[in-house]
Amino acid sequence: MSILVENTKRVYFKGMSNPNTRATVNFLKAFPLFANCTEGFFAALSQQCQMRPYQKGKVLFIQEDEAAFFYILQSGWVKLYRETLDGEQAIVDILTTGHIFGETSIFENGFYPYSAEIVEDANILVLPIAALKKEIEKNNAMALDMLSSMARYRREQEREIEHITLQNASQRIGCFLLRLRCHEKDGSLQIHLPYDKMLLASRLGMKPETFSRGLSKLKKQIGLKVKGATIEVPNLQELSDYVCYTCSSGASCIETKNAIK
Amino acid sequence: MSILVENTKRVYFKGMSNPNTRATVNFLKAFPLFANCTEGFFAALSQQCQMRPYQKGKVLFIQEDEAAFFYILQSGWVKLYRETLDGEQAIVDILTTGHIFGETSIFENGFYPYSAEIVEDANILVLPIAALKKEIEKNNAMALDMLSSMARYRREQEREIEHITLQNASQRIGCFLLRLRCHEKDGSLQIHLPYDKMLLASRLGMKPETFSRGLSKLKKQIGLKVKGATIEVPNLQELSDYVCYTCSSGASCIETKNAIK
DNA sequence: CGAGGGTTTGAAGTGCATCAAATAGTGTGG
DNA sequence: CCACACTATTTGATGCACTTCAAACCCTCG
Repeated sequence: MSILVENTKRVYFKGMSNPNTRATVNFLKAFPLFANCTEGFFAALSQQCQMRPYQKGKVLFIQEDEAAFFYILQSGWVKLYRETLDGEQAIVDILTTGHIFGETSIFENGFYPYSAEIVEDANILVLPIAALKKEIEKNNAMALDMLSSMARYRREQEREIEHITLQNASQRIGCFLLRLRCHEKDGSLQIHLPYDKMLLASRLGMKPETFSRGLSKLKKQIGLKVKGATIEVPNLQELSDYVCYTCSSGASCIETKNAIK
Repeated sequence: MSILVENTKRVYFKGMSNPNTRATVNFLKAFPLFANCTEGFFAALSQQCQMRPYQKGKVLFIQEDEAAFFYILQSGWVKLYRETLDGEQAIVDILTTGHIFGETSIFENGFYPYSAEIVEDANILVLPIAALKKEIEKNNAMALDMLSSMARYRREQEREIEHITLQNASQRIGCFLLRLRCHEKDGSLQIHLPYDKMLLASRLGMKPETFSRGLSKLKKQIGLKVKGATIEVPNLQELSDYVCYTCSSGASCIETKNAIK
């Protein structure tokens, strides 16, 4: 099953720093997850870690593969998915800068619980999972940080479930826009859609046609403007009112910026 | 906000053992979560823990209450929910024997992230959350067990999301039945529904009418028989075929028995 | 320019929700 | 034990939201 998975030799690319540096360690330390890691951990990581560019379409690993690495997205977009018996893809998540993935295979007997595919050219830090496992087993502070990270993820999933069951298509789109929060200036908002609309639709659990119609509804309802991949929200509060009244978090989605895990 | 929350004094009820006993400790040790806890932890717990009976309708705590206790369900049913701005209830989960809840408030700044209501008369072990917090901070093995528990919960949520988006009403009902797995004998299955059908419907994110129609559809499709709260599945494999082909877990829901957390 | 994908729009179909009414089931007081 | 009230469940009719299928449009890139 691992034929599709890349042979991940240690290679450094021009213009990229050797990860075995203070800079890389500092990059890692910026993540709450690694805030309390030992120097030994960083030393062990740097023996094997590498920053790699990947092209759209590349499959990083597939479900049930043995997990040797976990990944930190530096740029680009990655799709996590599972395949159903009737051949459909079930999108687990779509990730971008700052997201970590593959690390949970530690708790899945060492196998990846989903497949991962690059959907927008990406730079990814590839790290040995064994070092991570060792660290959480030895460093209690790190284990606690990982617990916090898991709890946050769990909350997000709960919200996800609530959104699917309580919000309609255009509300889900609006909620997604609110949580992106790019280029805000006073009450209005400009957003450059991060990936193509088909992916966005599947991320939100709807068909491209429904996504398109949902957007046009938002145009009428709250004066949202769409120019290609750029979206302008004239009044943030108005959008929030439209989106959040069916939601138990109230408008708290706005405050909870898509945080780096 | 805490006016609805019970004043939980230490009281023992007739017929119930004082929890400060080897029996209670053994009861706790049967949970994977407590398998590696220190004797000090159990000692601290027994200073404050109590087994209490609760009646249907009782609200244990509400969302945003400060969390002093976590709970282990010994019998009965509990509903976890959140309230939306427009007054609807969003059901987070419905739990029974062996489930633990309230413990995640450790990672929510000490507040309950949902409300809890008894939906079927219950006996519940009430435990001080401070002791738990102290233990995961001091006992790394315990923290690892909690990580496993969180990871398992996360998996279940992922599956939940998938089911909501990919399965139709009768498939979701069938899947729920498969995961209950009561009284199995060869290929057929007898199930006594654990709580009333309105609750079941809300647990599965559908209206009672839809639930009813979903059941009748299963009667036609796979010869399922309903007598009051008892359900008979003549052929387990047939149900699994009907239910699982749209699901990325394949038929693995069947194997993954609703485990004690 | 023209091929091919992504996106939008229209028309029809499906599934679940809603509303309404009938029926079954449960508990109460007489 | 029965009659009544009340609630849960079922069934029917209708409406709405999303999907599906199909065609048009648009954009990019060779």
